[in-house]
Amino acid sequence: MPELPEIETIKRGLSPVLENAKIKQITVLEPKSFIGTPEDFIGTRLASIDRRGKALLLRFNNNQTLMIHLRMTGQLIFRAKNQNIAGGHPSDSWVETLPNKQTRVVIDFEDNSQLFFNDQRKFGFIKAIYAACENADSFLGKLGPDALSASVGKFDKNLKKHQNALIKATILDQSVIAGVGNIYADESLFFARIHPARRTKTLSHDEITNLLEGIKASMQASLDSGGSTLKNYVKSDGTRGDYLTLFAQVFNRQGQPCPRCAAPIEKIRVAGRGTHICPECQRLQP
DNA sequence: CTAGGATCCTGTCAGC
DNA sequence: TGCTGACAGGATCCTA
Repeated sequence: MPELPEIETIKRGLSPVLENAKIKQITVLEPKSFIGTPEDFIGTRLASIDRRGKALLLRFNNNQTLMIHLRMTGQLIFRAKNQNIAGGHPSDSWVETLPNKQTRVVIDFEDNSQLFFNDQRKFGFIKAIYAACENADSFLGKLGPDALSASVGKFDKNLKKHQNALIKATILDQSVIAGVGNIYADESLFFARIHPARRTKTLSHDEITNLLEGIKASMQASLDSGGSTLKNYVKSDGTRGDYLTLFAQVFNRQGQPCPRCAAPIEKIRVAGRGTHICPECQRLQP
């Protein structure tokens, strides 16, 4: 689930508490979840936190960066004496005792605070990269413009490289625009009233402009609601759990009335992904 | 080069 | 209750 707004929320949450933090130890519980040499980071201090698309970048003063990608089910949970900051894939791990069964990496800091990297499906990872080589990284090097700041011109130019692909598949391509996942793909296409199975080449310039606006608007709505964070996650004892209800118009709302025209939202399959549309607002034939 | 499907892994849920 | 298959919010690898 973690897409750009979720990663941005984690960045904002961790930045103040990890400022200048010094690493005491890194414990790798699942080898495939950490790429690099953990020992290189012992005794180093955090210099800055950055985000590119869905990747979180923790830069340390040893000239290396820990790139964290949560993929489908990754979570980052920070625990200090009186603090619990959690983000990423929502689950009870946010409030449980850690480490648990899904904990893959633990970073211990000098002040005894801890950062847990949890990941049920092991698709996510932490990767050490030399700062000077970030742009040569196979993932970072290919990223398109960040979704929050992309210009229409650049977006349009990148869309043109995938004329025959379905528009939904195209905006999920991180080299076209960085940070869009299945949720914001559906939300933005609904915003712009574009059927996800249309070919990219059939979109008018106005539709492309609206689509980019929809991407930014839905992401901003998620950021404003706190993304997926502890603030809107209660669970465990009752109430809440689904942060999507805070901002999603169509995602996971199949059967519910479209907020614009009240037609029932449908769930279909496009480009191999579960896809939510309003059949009235989003027509295949324009 | 692009487009589309299989694949990594674990857990949950619907249906029988 | 237990089994089976479908599916899950990402990205890459392989094939055509």
